[in-house]
Amino acid sequence: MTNRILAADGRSIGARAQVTRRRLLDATARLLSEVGVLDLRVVDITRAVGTSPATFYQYFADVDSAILALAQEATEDERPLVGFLTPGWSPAEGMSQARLFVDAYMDFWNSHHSVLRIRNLKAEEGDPQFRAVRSEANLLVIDAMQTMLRSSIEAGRLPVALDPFTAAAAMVAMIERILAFQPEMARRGADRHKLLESLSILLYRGLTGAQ
Amino acid sequence: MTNRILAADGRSIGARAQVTRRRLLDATARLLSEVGVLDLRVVDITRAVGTSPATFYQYFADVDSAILALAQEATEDERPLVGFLTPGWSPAEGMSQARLFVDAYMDFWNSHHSVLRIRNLKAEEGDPQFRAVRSEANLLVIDAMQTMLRSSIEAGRLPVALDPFTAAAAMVAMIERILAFQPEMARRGADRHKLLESLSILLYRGLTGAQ
DNA sequence: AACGGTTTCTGACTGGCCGTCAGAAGTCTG
DNA sequence: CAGACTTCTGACGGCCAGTCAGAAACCGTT
Repeated sequence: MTNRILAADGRSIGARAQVTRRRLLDATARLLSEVGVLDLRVVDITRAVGTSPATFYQYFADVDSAILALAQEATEDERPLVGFLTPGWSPAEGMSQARLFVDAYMDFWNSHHSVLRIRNLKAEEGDPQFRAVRSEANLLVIDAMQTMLRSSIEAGRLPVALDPFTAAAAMVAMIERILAFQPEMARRGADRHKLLESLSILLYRGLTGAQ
Repeated sequence: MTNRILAADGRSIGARAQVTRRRLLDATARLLSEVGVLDLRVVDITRAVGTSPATFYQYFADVDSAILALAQEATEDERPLVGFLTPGWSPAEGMSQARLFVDAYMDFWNSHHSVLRIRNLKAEEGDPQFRAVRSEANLLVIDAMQTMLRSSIEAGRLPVALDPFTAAAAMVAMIERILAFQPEMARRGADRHKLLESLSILLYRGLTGAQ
């Protein structure tokens, strides 16, 4: 497997350049969470790194493609989460496995939320590249949940009218979105523990059809 | 009740000005759905209306506050939806009431999604005004669902460990978010009808605890 | 229909960011 | 240390944000 890190014009780059690129990405992520996308300016990113705007454009065609790179990195961090989603969530073990998954998902979300927000926004606005990244990430989880749902439907614990793909997407949507409400939820008394517990119940019931 | 439409500096405005303001808002909404927030420029809005940038700033302090106004209008359109959420979703009638709600919600979302996306983004980025608007809108639905959930928990159909507020928020999150996936869902065979049906089942089961 | 006061609109401007390019600075190899 | 290659940057043209003074439109009064 060859080195896939490239400059904006497609040529591959050396060690020094990779360090610069990384620092630009890190600064982008930091500023994204500090000031938000709408106020994110290339000059600020390069100033934070101590370099010039022209340097930024050597590695990224524009700010969007830097964010896209960050979103791809986030997908890699999401990959291990599907390990918790096995069709064998038994009545005895299921709830604690649900908790493990939700807990890991909360960590994942918290460490990438400012990037994932933009990924989702751009995807919803129709950008094909961001759509692809979001789809890939979501399908990781959706596919695993779909398998669980199918076996629950077969076992008669969930109605056959429930489309497994849609239901899986709904579960993903629920978890992802509610974490975006977290700060307001906390203000209404729903702290991390309460959230974890309730989400785990909903997920456990939603995927297994258990009471 | 007096006329509450104001210019950016707070003075109240006449009929002609209100027409201009409205046209600016409409153009903002249209461009928002066409080009997305990140490429939304004040010049384009005013060009679309056939006026000058200076005019825009007479009515709105910046683009954000125009979008905020649009988000507030969206909240008004959401208000009637809670009418469908009554604690009496019986086994006989519940599913069809769930369908009515989901269907109405889908319409609501489709006609405001480009504005709601930004509302949510800005709220998640911590903007207090957008937070307030989003909270108000979400609490309309959350509060109604919470009441339904409480009576289901009391009746023993849902576990007492389930926090009604969190669960209600999760339901709202699920519906809202999955509609943002709609285009991709459609590509995987989940058309509006399938989505409506599956969401209704999930909502009915989730709120009533029914099988 | 002309006038004065008020509301609404806009031309013109400053300042700042974007994105590019030619060439400077740095690094590596033989 | 020379030459080739990689990386970085100063400087610039173009465009947009946001402001302000004054022009234009409107409205009620005589």
